[in-house]
Amino acid sequence: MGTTERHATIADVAALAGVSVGTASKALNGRGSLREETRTRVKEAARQLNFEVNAGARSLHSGRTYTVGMITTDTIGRFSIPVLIGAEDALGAGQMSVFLCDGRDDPIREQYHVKTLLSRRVDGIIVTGRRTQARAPIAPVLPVPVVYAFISSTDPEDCSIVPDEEGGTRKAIEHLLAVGRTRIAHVTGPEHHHSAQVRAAAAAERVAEAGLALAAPPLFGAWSEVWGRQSVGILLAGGTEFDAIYCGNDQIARGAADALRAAGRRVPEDVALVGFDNWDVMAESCQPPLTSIDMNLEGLGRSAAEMLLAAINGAPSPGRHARPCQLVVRESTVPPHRPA
Amino acid sequence: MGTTERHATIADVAALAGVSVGTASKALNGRGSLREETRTRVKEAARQLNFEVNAGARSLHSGRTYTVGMITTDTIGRFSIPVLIGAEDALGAGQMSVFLCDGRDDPIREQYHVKTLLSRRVDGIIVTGRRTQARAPIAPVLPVPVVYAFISSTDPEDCSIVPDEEGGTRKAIEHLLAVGRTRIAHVTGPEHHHSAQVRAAAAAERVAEAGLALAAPPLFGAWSEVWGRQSVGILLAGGTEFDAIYCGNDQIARGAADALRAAGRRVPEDVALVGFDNWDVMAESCQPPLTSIDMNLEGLGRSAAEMLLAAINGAPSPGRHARPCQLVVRESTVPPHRPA
DNA sequence: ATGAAAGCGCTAACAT
DNA sequence: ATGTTAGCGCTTTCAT
Repeated sequence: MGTTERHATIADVAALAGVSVGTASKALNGRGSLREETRTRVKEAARQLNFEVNAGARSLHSGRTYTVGMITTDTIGRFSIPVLIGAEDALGAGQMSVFLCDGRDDPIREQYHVKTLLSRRVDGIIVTGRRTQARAPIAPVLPVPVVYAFISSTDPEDCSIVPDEEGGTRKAIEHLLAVGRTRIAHVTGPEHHHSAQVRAAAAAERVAEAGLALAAPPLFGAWSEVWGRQSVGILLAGGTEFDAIYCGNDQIARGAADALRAAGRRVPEDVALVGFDNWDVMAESCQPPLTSIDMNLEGLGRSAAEMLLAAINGAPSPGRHARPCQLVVRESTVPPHRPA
Repeated sequence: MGTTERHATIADVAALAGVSVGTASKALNGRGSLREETRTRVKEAARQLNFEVNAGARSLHSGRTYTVGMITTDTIGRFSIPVLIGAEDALGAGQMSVFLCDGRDDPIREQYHVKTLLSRRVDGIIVTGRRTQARAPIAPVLPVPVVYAFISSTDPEDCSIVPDEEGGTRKAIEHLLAVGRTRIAHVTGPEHHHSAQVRAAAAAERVAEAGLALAAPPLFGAWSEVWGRQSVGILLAGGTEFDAIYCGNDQIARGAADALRAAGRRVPEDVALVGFDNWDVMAESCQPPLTSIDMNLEGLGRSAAEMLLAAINGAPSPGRHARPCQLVVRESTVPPHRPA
């Protein structure tokens, strides 16, 4: 294979079909009034030459490129992928293509990407990242609309689509209460991490609303299995009585499951476990499989793309838009064959 | 923020600077001979107007878009991401942007993407996917060069960059032999899966070269932790004597580690474990941390991008190019504080 | 129903 | 050193 065949131009097609370029253009785009015979003759010529219209040249006219840029604040990872897939999906349906730019947590690199995207005259930009924490806008003012997905902008006028982590947390706690747990502990990521803060606060709040308190102050650590295991050690050593742990993410939950089993506590009979992220690989191979909160990242991406398209078409939706999370129940809270 | 400021054209810049467009173009591109004063005046005008050259219009002239397409055969996932990142990295350095297209295992969708990319006049295309198995070329003949990364093309004339899975497997076995293991079992993914076949065959071969045989016929199953656990049950129940398991991927290895521990076998003292993929999240939180084979996917992506750039510049490298895998030693084969 | 011509934003060859 | 002009591939009036 490799490089063969030159790109055919519409002039080539017109010549082959024996018409003018104007006519060829009309024929191919279904515009103007042409004899049916001419239309098919042109189309046949185009087919024969493998003609694909030069989108760049066309954009020169239309002012639109049917192209959007997607910038990751940090790096392309576990959280940005689903967002990316969702966006790609929604945009592809609208015949748009996506330029992917990896920011790598480097503001210079990011600015470079913004410049490049503008130079390529993208119709709009989606910004995403690994964390939900708000970030500074990618530029004070831009000639195209911007939508932040998952991550959000510190400017409240910017359009941001974010998961409702507080609502998700409430669902997790409500589920634990529903399966009869009253002594709920909370183990999560770094104290300075936005998601850790939000989830911890929401958990405490929801538990309080039920007239209860967390079994122990939230344990902040790392987003890792190792920390999940350690935290159980801490809880047990501290003499905390608990019949459930709401974990900040699935890895922590999984570490906790392993440590609990090693300590002779049964999951979910003695201790029920809820994770966060609903990361299939983790949740499903956990022993037992893990109940978790799903942020519906793909939906977030799709939503962001749709709002960007709307903004491109002149109907922006400024502001922060929170999308609901979903509880996915597995055996770490409800034993098999004995649904709650 | 949002939509403000129109895109400035070079004519706008020229007008503001009080020169002709030709002069403005030269000033901005550092061509021709201009008075330094003029050059700076034009640049200042461009800066003031936030001018970004219209890349599409420029391409009309140069015939190049400095843009490449990246198509995933299946879906954007754990294997394609690093490839993507590597490619993005290498291409970004060359001022090129990447169009990302998600194939979703759908040939129609894929063809649509190919058409779109050609229409956008990408300078080249990178094809990648989740499996190393060779696939049919994306098109019999194309006006731009194509490079397959990770996945390969069935056409031996196509340029494909693939990991040397056989070599990686040999490294794994050699490492196990080096730490004194002689009864090596092999547990891997589905029998019909290309990687499973290649790795199983290479393992058997390398063991044979050492004058040994596998402790049992390879166990084919799924690429999952669940299967990793089950397989240990099978080995133990079958009375197989083994002091090592070479696993087809990290998830299987991790499942095996858990099952071995549950069965009272120590890792690595009684049974040494080697995985494949070196998936950090899995390998590092495994108990004990997992020795694994790394395919260097990012390097693969970078390499593919470089070869694509070379091909675009007229120096193609047809054929299948295998890249070495690397052994990453952790405690599942070598106990801490007692390096081999 | 079809063709001719202008113009989208830019570059490069050619004048001045 | 700077300006003028043609033309890249395409769409779209406006003639015919």
